[in-house]
Formats: sequence, structure tokens, C-alpha cells
Amino acid sequence: MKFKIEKKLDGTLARAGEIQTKNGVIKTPAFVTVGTKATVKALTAEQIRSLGAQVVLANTYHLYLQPGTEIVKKAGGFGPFMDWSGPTMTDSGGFQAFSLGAAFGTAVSKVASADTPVEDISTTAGQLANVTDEGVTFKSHIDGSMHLFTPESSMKAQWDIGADMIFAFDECTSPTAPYEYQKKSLSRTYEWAKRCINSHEKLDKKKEQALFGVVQGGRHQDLREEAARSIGSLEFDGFGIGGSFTKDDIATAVTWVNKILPEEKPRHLLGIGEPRDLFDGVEAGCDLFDCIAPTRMGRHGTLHTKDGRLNIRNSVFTTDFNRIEEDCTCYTCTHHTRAYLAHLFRADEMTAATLASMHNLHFILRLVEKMRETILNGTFLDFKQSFCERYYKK
RNA sequence: GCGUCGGUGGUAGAGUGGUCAAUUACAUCAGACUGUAAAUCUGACGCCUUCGGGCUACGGGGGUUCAAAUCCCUCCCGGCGCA
Repeated sequence: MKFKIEKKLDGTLARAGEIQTKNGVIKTPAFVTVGTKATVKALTAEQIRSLGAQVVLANTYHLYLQPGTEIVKKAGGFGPFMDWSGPTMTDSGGFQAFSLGAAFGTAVSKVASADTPVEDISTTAGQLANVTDEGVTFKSHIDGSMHLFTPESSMKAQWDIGADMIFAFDECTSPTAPYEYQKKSLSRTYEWAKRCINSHEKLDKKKEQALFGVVQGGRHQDLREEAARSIGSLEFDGFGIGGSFTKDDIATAVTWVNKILPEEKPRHLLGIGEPRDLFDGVEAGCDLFDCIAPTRMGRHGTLHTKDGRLNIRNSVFTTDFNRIEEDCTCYTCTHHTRAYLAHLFRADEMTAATLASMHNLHFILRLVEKMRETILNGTFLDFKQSFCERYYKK
């Protein structure tokens, strides 16, 4: 993998560039489509291609449990397995330590509200994951069986799954965890990072896969900066910025980190994908973003438009024969009406998920492409302002 | 015509003297969703309300009872059986 910066935007950390992988080029900033289980939910590989997606990211935890990494390996990797021939990534499974662990059964999510209280994280009853220095023990959400993920086993699994870019195994902490825990977790993630590099070197003799280290640190400036320095100094090919944020943190915390991370390596803001957050992330110097939001929200009937979100299940749309967006060039908008989508959702037809996912992915992919264009022509900040004014008016 | 079973909220269908404005599901109306435990989840869902409560409701009418969706009488409607 090679990364080169084409243009930096004055007065910001934003940059436009290009990542070269053995399966193709990624023009950055770029939105990475999420195909957790080697499928972008509701879409075929052909549809993903037609949307202009550049990269697909799958998840180690999910593919390890089902169908198993051996099968994916025999298929030639998750890309060939799902008929995606472009660049690929895998997440390490570290996020599942959060979503199945500390966050399990709680309202805490990837983007928390600022007033979420700090909690006693010693109670782990009912959780499906438990974190120790060795790794994370998981109870499969599929059949309840117990599994252990370590930095070494995650590297092995990701090697077998065979993506072009993979992530170090990290612990994504809950924003409600106390400072002391975050600090302790950070040193654990750092130790794991070194173990990941060591074990990956042994597997990947020819340097076929790029390995990204993950910067954590919660909402604390000192921890974020410490993480950026320590992880940033290791021999990674790129970096992921992880953790759970509040809305405001995405601009601030990411800036703290990217001011420190080596400039010449790509930065991936993990799990972020709402319009304003993408703008903030790009402005703060991130090159890659992946997010389930466009597809999940699509499946649930929420559609992006330049005038904000709309819930296509609302009764007003049953007789609205306009396009979702009049000037949108996606397949859904050029072929179907709001009333048709509203009908498919109400009738629980699978095509509803497909058409909505296509529209939302098209919307977000084009949005990030436009961010790249406007970095190149110097109008990024104007574009950000005019877009956000319209999208978030009300 | 006789006998018999049944008529409950938008629908299906519980309830069979008080804890019933009435279980549940679906439908409906909204909301949430940010490295996918997610084609998921949450809330509302008779009318009014100063949120204490009030009012009208379980086919219609009448009755028994302190109290009826629940018991009795009668009428209407439907299914089934026999003529």
C-alpha cells in the first residue's frame, strides 16, 4: 500500500490524496462501504460497484464466527468471496469488545451525548465480552459459544480473511468509563498494538497487507495526544482513530490526534458517517471513513436528502409521487417515487432495503467525493457551510 | 320454524361478576439508529383533562347486583344442525 497527498487545504488539516493498493486506487478522502459479513446488506457486489464505492470493509469478528476464517481463506479472501475486486479492509473485532462488552444492553453508542454519566464499569453481568490484558473473551451472539480474541489471533484471522488494509486489535472504551480506566485501557491497546505488529510481520513476509494502528483515548486531550504519540511512533502503515465520541469531540479530539500523527500516513476515522461528522473529520485531517449508518438507516426507512433526513415510512409519502430527491442521479431516484418506496416499506418488501440503501450510499459517497473535489479546488469550507446550512436547517 | 354456538377497540382474538379503557398480535401514528448483537429498537394508539381524575364504551334495549364485557330477559345479526 502506498499513500500520497495531492493537496492540503490551507488553514485546516484537510488533505486530498490517493491510496494505492494491490486491488486498486482509493481517492481520498473516501467513504468506505461497510460489508460486515462479506456483504453490504441488501446489495449485490454489482450494485456496490455501480454506486462508485471504492473500498469495502468487512469485520473479523463476524467472519470468524460465520462462516469461519478457513472458508473465507479458501475462497481467496473476502473480496473474491463476495465478488468485490476492489480494495478491501477488515476491522479487527476490537469494536465488538465495546458493543458486546461495556456497551451491551445500554444506550451507549458510538456517538454519545455529552451528559452521559460516568459509570461503574466493574459490573459486567449479561455482557457478551470481557476484556483482559491477554485479549477479549467473547460469547458468540449467534450460538453463545465462548471464544478468545487476542492481538495474535486477530492478526491471524485478518491474514486469512485477506484484506488489503487491516486494523490492529484495540479496545474501544465506553465514553462513560472513568478516566482511570481509559488510561489503563490505553496502555493495554498500546501493548496490543506492538503484539499486532510482531505477529503480523511473521504472517505477512511480503508486506501484502497494510496494518493500521488504532488511536484511542476517549474524550481526554492528554490521553488522545499520548495515544497519538505512542501509536503514531510505531511502524504502522496507517492509523485508525477509534472510540466513542460526542458530536463536538469529532472536531476537537480528532484534531488533537491528527496534529500529532505522522502526516504522510493515511488516517481512518472509524465508524463515523453522518454528514456533519464527515465534514468535521475531513477538516480535521482524516482520509478514510467507514460507517454502517447509510445502510442501516436506509433499511429502517430514513433517507438522506440535501434538505435533511426524511422518514419514508411517514404517511405523507404514501401519495407523494416525487423522487426522493429531484436532482439525485442514483438508481432509486432515477427510477422510483417516494410513494413507491413508502409502499415497499409498508409492505415489508426486501427491495425497500435495497433501494433505500442505494440512495443513502450514493448520497454519502457523492458527498465525500465532493469534499475531495473542493479540497482540490480550495472551496471546501464554503461547501461545508452551504451544505450544512441546508441539511441542518429546520 | 326449532335447536345450538357466537356477536369485544381499525383487524384478528383474549377476558367470562370487582384488580378492565379491557392481555396479545397485527395495522396505524411518530421517534431513534455513527469501526452492524440491528430487514432492528422505543413510544403513542376511545374522548376530555388544571394529569388528581372525569366521561363514554365489549351488537340494541331492559333487568339482577354495592359492582356487569362477564349473570338473566328480550330484540337484532351471523355460523352450524334439524325440519
